[in-house]
Amino acid sequence: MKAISKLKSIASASPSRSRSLSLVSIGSRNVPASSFSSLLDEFTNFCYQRDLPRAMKAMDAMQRHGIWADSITYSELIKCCLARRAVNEAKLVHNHVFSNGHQPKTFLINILLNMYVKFNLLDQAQELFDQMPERNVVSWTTMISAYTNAKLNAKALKYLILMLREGVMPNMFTYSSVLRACDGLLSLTQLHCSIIKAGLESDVFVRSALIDIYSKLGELQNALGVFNEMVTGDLVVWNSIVGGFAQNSDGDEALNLYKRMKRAGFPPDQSTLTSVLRACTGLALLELGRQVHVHVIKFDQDLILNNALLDMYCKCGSLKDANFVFTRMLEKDVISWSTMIAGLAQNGFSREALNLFQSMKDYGAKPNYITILGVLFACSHAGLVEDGWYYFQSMKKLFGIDPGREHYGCIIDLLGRAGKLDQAIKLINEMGFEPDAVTWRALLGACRVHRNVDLAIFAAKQILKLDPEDAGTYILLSNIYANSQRWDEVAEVRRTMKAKGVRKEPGCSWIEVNKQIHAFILGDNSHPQIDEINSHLNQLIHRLMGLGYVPDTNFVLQDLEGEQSEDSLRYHSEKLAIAFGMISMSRGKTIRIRKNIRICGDCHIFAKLLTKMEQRTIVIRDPIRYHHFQDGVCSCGDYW
DNA sequence: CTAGGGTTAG
Repeated sequence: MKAISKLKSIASASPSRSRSLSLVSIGSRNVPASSFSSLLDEFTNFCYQRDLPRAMKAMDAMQRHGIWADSITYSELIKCCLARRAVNEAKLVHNHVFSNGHQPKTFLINILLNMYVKFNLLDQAQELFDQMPERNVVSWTTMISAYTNAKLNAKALKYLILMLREGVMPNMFTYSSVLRACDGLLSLTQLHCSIIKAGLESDVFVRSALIDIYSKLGELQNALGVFNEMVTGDLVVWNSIVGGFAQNSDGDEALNLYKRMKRAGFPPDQSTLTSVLRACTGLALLELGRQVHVHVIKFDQDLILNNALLDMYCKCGSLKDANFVFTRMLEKDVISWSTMIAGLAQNGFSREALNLFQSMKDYGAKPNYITILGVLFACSHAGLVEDGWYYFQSMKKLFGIDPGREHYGCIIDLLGRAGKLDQAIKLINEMGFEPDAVTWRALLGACRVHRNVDLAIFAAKQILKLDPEDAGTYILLSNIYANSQRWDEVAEVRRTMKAKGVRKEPGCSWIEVNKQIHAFILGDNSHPQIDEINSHLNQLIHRLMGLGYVPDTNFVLQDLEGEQSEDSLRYHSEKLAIAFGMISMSRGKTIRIRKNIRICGDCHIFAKLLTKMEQRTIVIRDPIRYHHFQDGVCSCGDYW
């Protein structure tokens, strides 16, 4: 406040104010006006020519003679400084326009403010802002936007309030900035009301910002409400709503909106396609993803879009396509490498993943937190205990990354799977993080592989303490008890589930055939070809049994999708989907299935034997990993 | 002079 009053007094005393008729402000009486004006002309020309060195020299001379140019000329000079990232020159301009008590217009100070923001010098911007004798909506918006971009949400919201208190009305620029600073529904609702009151809800920038922030807070119905409020003629508004659903794992709705968008006559751009690919990724829609790929070619070297395409192919289990995209990408960033490494690992190609990690380092790319996770995942799923342990131990030293909870999770998985359950428990105790549900699930997974019932019960109980809604774990626990005839405990688990209102999500498998998605659920007979499917499935089971297949009725430590009986096992959703794929797809085509629950041991054996008997390839993606079945073996090496 | 949309894990 002191600084402001000081500046104000200087401003009113400044001689330049009373001589504002000419562009030249004269601070000295001994020099003829004509030479001032030629100096000024020179300076102006250099600024417009973007000749920074000469402009700076001319500015220096002007400062000695107490001459100032008009704000537009300075703004040209500042643009030039920004383009060249000339911070020191920019500061000299700042000093110059305030020299000898000269008081620049608010317009020009705003430009200086914005300049500091763009140079990421927030402290300097703040200092200048504090000194401004007069702050208009642009000054406030510049600061708010700066704080929003710096993720200083509280500060951004505080500045909105201060601005209102000073009686400055926010405009659409202000709202589209400050909306991004909302981190709770309360502040967002308040802002939304103010926007409506100010009559700004139809502004496309405000609308897209509203949709985006509602989506980021998971309030998709509100986002959709804003979107449906009025028809939009703006691509970004469309992209916001499509992206909102894609990022909230509602691929179906994202794809519906995308269809609506195309019907409305909007050609998709990079951002749209990135979201659409993400939706395909979540739903494992390889064929639709391929169709989108055709549009992607138009935006050939867009890095983000290519990364999304790469991920889509990985998560749809088509490593051939993923490799094709990856090798053709001229520009690769850490996300491209991480995506490909994790993609190979999840699909069971651990060796390839580790080789690619080596290539990445040879190439000179710097791994990040997520890259290392992919590497550790590769090691754990290939049983490469020593490699994994080495990377885990040396990640800090080699890559400067501290192991996080997720890294510990991978290593617990690695040790657990390798049968080193004691070491895994030791690590949980030593890791310096409070173990979370994911940590205990890693241990539980290891118990499943090694059939360690007691430890499994312990881990399952820990999971339920931390995540009391986890239906799968209740079922698993109840199955364990049932298997040991501990009926009281079975009943107890069931009672808890009922009391908490936890219901098991039904196991479901999806398969995409001829651009149609077919869903199968155990016991659901609504598919039009269900009789044909059941009869084909029975035939397959019968023929496989003739070749030695025995349904695996050991249900212990398995989170089954239905009741425990051989008969229901027979109709697990993935078996139905496989049978359907066999009768509806030509022999050379890979049968690709996505399911929402992990594959059970019986279906795994079934699929393996089937690929041998029928010479087909089957890919099943479960929530954690991928199984590529071919010629009687699975890419997971029976290790999942 | 100030504003909006897209990618890796969990």
